[in-house]
Amino acid sequence: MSDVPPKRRKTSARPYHHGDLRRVVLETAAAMVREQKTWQFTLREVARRAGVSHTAPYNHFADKGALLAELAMGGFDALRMALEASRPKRPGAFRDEYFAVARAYVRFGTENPGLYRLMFSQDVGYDVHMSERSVAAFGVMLELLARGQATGAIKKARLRAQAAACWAAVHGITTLCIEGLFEPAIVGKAPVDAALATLFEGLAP
Amino acid sequence: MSDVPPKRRKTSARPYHHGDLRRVVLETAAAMVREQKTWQFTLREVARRAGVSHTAPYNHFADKGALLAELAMGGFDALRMALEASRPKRPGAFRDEYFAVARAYVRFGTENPGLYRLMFSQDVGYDVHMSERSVAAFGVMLELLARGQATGAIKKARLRAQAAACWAAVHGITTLCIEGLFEPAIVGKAPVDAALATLFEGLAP
DNA sequence: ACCTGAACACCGTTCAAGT
DNA sequence: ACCTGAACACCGTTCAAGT
Repeated sequence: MSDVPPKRRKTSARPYHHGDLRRVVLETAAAMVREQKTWQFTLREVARRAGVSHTAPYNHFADKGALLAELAMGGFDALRMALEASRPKRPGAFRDEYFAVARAYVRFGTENPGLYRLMFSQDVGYDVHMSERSVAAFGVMLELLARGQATGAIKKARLRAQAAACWAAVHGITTLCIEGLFEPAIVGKAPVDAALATLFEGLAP
Repeated sequence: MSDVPPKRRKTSARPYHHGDLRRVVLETAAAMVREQKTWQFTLREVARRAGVSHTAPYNHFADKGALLAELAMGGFDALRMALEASRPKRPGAFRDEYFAVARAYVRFGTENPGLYRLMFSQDVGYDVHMSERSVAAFGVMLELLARGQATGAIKKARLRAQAAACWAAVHGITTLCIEGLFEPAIVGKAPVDAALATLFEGLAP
């Protein structure tokens, strides 16, 4: 009666061969990034938490870099979804839509500082940044500005350059917030909205 | 005749007690950050390069973090000086001055990627970011915008918030450049100047 | 006052061996 | 096909000991 079921058992102690380790490793690592607000976790600690030997993860990821890359890709998916979800349901003023998306971007970063840092870190290289999944996140911004240009809400300009400027601005705000440099003591109060407003003025036709 | 002089000798092999190790460690670490474009150097490798035991640096720095903090502070000094040096000698159009300073900022980052990453990293904490030396760098931007407001070249607004917006924009451009995300393939050509121009429009009165 | 060497508690990764 | 344990080559840091 005390036979351990072959799979899936929250209370199962150690003695099973898992069957699902890849996902468990990924989720454990993600949880650690969330908790510690940094991606400097240890592969051995992940294995420890997952209850497997410290070499077991190597059956599912070539090395730590591969795990980091996978986490970063998931981050870009989550960012894209957060931006998409932020768009108002009913169409309204373009400025509101811009602010909603921009605030959602900054919010994603400040709520997931470790993950956001990882996504833009040098340690996840070129292939992550050029991946469909990360380009898709940038695509939300492209689409937003394209709509604004089409309705005349913002200046007509080369779309990619305009989107790059927006991206740089919200990215800069986000990273400064994350590193604690965008505090009232340094830059005055409500700096995020003020910066977003300045950016919006620059887009005006 | 083959006596080793007590100090200062480029060719001196190992057998001396240095007398100047603190600066040598600092410079060696800085050189490694420059070469490797990252601040993930190893304290032991620094000591190796300096020709001392791997524990010798602990006589001059409490730990690796203290060395990183010192490097970062030096980086803020260098950034401030680069910005100050970029201002045109003879007074001209405010827009030119703005572009000169902004370009100098981005240039500093792209030419010193490892150092710039370190300066804004979480691993040099609050005390570095709140230090006089780093606040002084931000001061160059404050002063620039104050002058612009005074001459009516840009919109009158809360100075610190306006400077924060500028800082976020140039910081965002810089980090995206450093991580290789501001390449023509992704964001179109001449994205830096385009982004700086968009920012400038947002400052217009 | 400064430097060294041994030592400790960790890492990431490889590899033969087990099931 | 997946997992383990020993092993290797590293770290950062501490500390007694040397000069």
